[in-house]
Amino acid sequence: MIDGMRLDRVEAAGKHLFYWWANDLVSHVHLGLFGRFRLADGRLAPDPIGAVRMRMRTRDVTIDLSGPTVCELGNEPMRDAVVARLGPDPLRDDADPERAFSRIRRSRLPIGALLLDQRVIAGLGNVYRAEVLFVNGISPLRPGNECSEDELAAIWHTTTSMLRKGVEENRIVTIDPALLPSGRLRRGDSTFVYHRDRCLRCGAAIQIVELDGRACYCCPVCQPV
DNA sequence: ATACCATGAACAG
DNA sequence: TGTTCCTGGTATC
Repeated sequence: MIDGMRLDRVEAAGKHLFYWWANDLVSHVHLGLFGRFRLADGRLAPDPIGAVRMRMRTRDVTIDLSGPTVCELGNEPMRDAVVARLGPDPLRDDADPERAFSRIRRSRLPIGALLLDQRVIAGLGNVYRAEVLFVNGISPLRPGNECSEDELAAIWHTTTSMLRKGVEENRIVTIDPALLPSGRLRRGDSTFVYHRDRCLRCGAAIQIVELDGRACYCCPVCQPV
């Protein structure tokens, strides 16, 4: 097993994490809705809180994983099989946006559903899909095949920059103040439309569209179909 | 004390 | 489409 094993490297593909151990085993972790890591300082292992699925220790830190959707031990082929199911990950150097574009182009499904489909683009969740579509003025209900080439390129660009910003800040950041009328941004505002009652840009009542069984927030004024 | 909801996804039918 | 799994914060009584 991996008790006492050295961790060689960690890899992310979309929302999936892979821990490469020195004995060639690979841990596969997906946080899902509830997964979280708890970091504790000091070399003394803290009492686990709740059900701890994986514990990693170095000389001076203990990291406990709880609540993940996936926490399994496998090998490189297992990792390859998971990655093969995923669309391009905007955060990875090897990402080929054309793979995502060609799927969106030939689909009549709503773009809001396509962006949440990890086989189309890997890594977007319910917050980013709403915010990416808002920034580009596209209704989540717009069929994929009715998005222009310019819009596809813009969606990819927005997605990439939002995700990079998220990595930098270690939290979801989607607001660019430059996209707002001056003075509109209040303290505590963290999204344009996600989980809001009113559009941060124009104040219109936010619409909630059920897509793929998840609530998709959008502004009917800023994002005409 | 209890209910409900959430940045997710697999599975049954 | 609905059910299930996983956890924790907030609302409701």
